[in-house]
Amino acid sequence: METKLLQNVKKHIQLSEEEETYFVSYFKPISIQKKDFLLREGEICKFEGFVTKGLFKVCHYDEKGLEKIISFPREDWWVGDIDSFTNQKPSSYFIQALEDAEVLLISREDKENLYVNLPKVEKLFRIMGQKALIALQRRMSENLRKPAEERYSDFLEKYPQLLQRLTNLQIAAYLGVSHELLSKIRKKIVSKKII
Amino acid sequence: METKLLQNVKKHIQLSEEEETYFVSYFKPISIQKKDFLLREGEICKFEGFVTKGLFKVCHYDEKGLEKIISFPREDWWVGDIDSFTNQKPSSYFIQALEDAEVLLISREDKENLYVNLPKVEKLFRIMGQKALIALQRRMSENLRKPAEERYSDFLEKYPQLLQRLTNLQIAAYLGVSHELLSKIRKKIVSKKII
DNA sequence: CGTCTATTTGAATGTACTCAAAAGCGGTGG
DNA sequence: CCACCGCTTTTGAGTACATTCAAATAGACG
Repeated sequence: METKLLQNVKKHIQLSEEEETYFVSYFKPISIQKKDFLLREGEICKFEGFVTKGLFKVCHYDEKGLEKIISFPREDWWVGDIDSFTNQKPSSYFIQALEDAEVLLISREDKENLYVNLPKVEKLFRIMGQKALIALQRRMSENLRKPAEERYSDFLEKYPQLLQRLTNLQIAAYLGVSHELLSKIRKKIVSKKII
Repeated sequence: METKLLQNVKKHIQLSEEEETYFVSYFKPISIQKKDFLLREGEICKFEGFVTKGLFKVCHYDEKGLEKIISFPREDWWVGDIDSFTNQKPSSYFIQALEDAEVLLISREDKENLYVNLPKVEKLFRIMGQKALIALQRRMSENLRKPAEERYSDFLEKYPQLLQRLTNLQIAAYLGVSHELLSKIRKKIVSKKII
């Protein structure tokens, strides 16, 4: 599974063979079962992880108990709570495996050491952060004042592969609509396609 | 105005006096008048800027012509379109001054050079990016399924100083509600406070 | 003073939510 | 193999929230 990490990293920075080995040595592989938590609200996030297999949800619950899903980290993505991780403060999120998963973890101290010993990595994480920021910004502005039906069809277009791996409950929590409405929207879209 | 930039930077990385001078030499101060554009949709963003005075809006217009405001960069903030800037592709945003403003600009080439000649800067922009990401993530998840009235009072709490510098039209475009509804919400809140 | 823009107000319409109940579906144990 | 349980999905009725459109009022600025 380290290979997957390196493939991904090499898209952004170049590493010599020794550097590759060194880089990878910082990460500890773990397995995690469906429904288990990588992080719970209130805990301090002690790791950052690269997902090599499986699917997670990052979520939290508002005052009324409504689940809100921030993202679905999966293969070839990074997982963690940057805020809690970098500022060493209690997380406001849960990170839960939706499928059996495998992750390569790096601790905060190790990451700081890695920055010092292999400064290229600074660039790597700068780029990763930028990418995440760009994607989130787009999602944010696209969702402003956009009706639920469009948000759902946008989702379908963007993540067709994800559909089969999620329940409608989860998609609704991600889109920010009630699952009842989502169900009605799905029905409507199907009938449109038949016509 | 360079002093403001350094004050801000020194919160995140340490620089020697020579390094400070060197760092600052990369930035070109410009003045820009109210209503003028720093960037227009379709243009490639050739700079990143640090605002030392004034207020901007970053926005775009959807198919129906509705304005959607992404952010209000102002004193002590960075301004630009990272996506367009780093990937050299046409921007999907307008950046317009809402007040007479002053900005310190750095070009893409210069920023790359700066990374090479003063690697600490890599860390600086990694941290800046992380902060932006964290803030945006919070805004995103907080707005999911939250009624307009709460979004507005959240805004009041977070940015009380901004209120007097913005029109309701602009706040509405930021919150993602019609300005008519915003007006009604304001009325409602005032009457609540009187009681 | 007149012009342009921002703000308020109201009525009608549409969108989305809550609540409640039923139907579907998968897994588990008898 | 079937019965039962828990969870997801669907459906409908009623209500709340938000939008559109239109028009009146208020403010800012040359």
